[in-house]
Amino acid sequence: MNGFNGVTLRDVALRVGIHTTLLHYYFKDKHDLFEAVYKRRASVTRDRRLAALEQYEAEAGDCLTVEGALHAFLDTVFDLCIEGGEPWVNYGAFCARVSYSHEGEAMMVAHFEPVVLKLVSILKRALPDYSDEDIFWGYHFVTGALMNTLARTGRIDQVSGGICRSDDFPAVKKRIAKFLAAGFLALKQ
Amino acid sequence: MNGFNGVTLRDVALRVGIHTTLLHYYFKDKHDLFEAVYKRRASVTRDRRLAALEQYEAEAGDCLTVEGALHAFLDTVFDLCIEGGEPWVNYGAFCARVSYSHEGEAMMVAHFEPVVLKLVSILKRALPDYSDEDIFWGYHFVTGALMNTLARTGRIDQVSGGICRSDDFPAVKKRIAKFLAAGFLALKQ
DNA sequence: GTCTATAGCTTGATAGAC
DNA sequence: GTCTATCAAGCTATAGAC
Repeated sequence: MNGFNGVTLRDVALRVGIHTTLLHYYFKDKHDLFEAVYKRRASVTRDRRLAALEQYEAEAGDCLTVEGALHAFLDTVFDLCIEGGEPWVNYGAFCARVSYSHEGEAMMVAHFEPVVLKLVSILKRALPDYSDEDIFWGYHFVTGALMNTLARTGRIDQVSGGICRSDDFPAVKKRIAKFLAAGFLALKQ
Repeated sequence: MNGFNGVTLRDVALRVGIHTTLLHYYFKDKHDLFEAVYKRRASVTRDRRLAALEQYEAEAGDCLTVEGALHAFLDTVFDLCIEGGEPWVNYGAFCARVSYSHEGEAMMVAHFEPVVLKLVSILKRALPDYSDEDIFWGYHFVTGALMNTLARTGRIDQVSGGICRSDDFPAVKKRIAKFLAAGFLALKQ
């Protein structure tokens, strides 16, 4: 059905068009292959997102806003999905599912820690009178909206009767930063 | 590790303290057991949430607000987790993971459709000049924040260095409706 | 590097005694 | 209803020819 145990090495080999045993030749075991798949693209996303956040921080100077920070944090991800095509879209769905397992969550933290910390540091500067707790719970809601988008479950398609489509990343990109930034600003009211 | 294929019937039988074959006696097969686990509590949550939304609609009259609707939609879930203890907390985590699989997404729609439709109808009345698209994308962000909370991955614990805890449902309940309602209101600006 | 062959184990599920 | 015994199938992984 799904998940690490829902896909066999035979499935993978068949899809890739190679012999099953070759997977064992190139990777130590199934778990090693899994991690390799995760890591390869993780470094690309991480570097781009970190660069976007640093660029925003440099350009905005002392006029940092929550919405600006969220644009830098989120838009890079959606741009990768929009411009990178199927591989990156699938990788997003992969990450979203990984993030919902305890083991996967550790992988997420391990690889994206610097990106998150940079975002949080900008948010704190943009919201100097906010408690750490409010900042982090706000970040928690950001992750939820992001992951639910990347997961591309098709739920919004069904619920909306086709008005919204799970793979319409431009539609999400247009709304998400504005939506979440307003949420942050409302926490202190 | 996780998911439908990550748990064996032997695991379940051992945890419950019965013999493996009894699972086959009481349920048609593994999938049937899975659905039974899902359905039993789903009806309880669905009825409570629907009742909460209908009560809010009746009490608010013509003064419907987004935040009021979201409180009715969300608070019932968190109250179940807070008052229902471990079984309901675990069930929340179960649902969050189920919702991220395509097959599970269909189950979610099948069981919670009336709740979602009721929320959407109230939101439309509270935001009469909004497009369906904006309403549904807003709902999409709501689901993300909710599911990420129920999933209880422990990520926010790590990222915040212990300042926030994944199982602190009261802390989420205090913030989530206000946060998301502000997001909705910002979409039209 | 790529294949065949196969080991060794776990899985979901059933038959049948009690 | 509950147990023992067991099956057929599928899994990851390895050994070894080429």
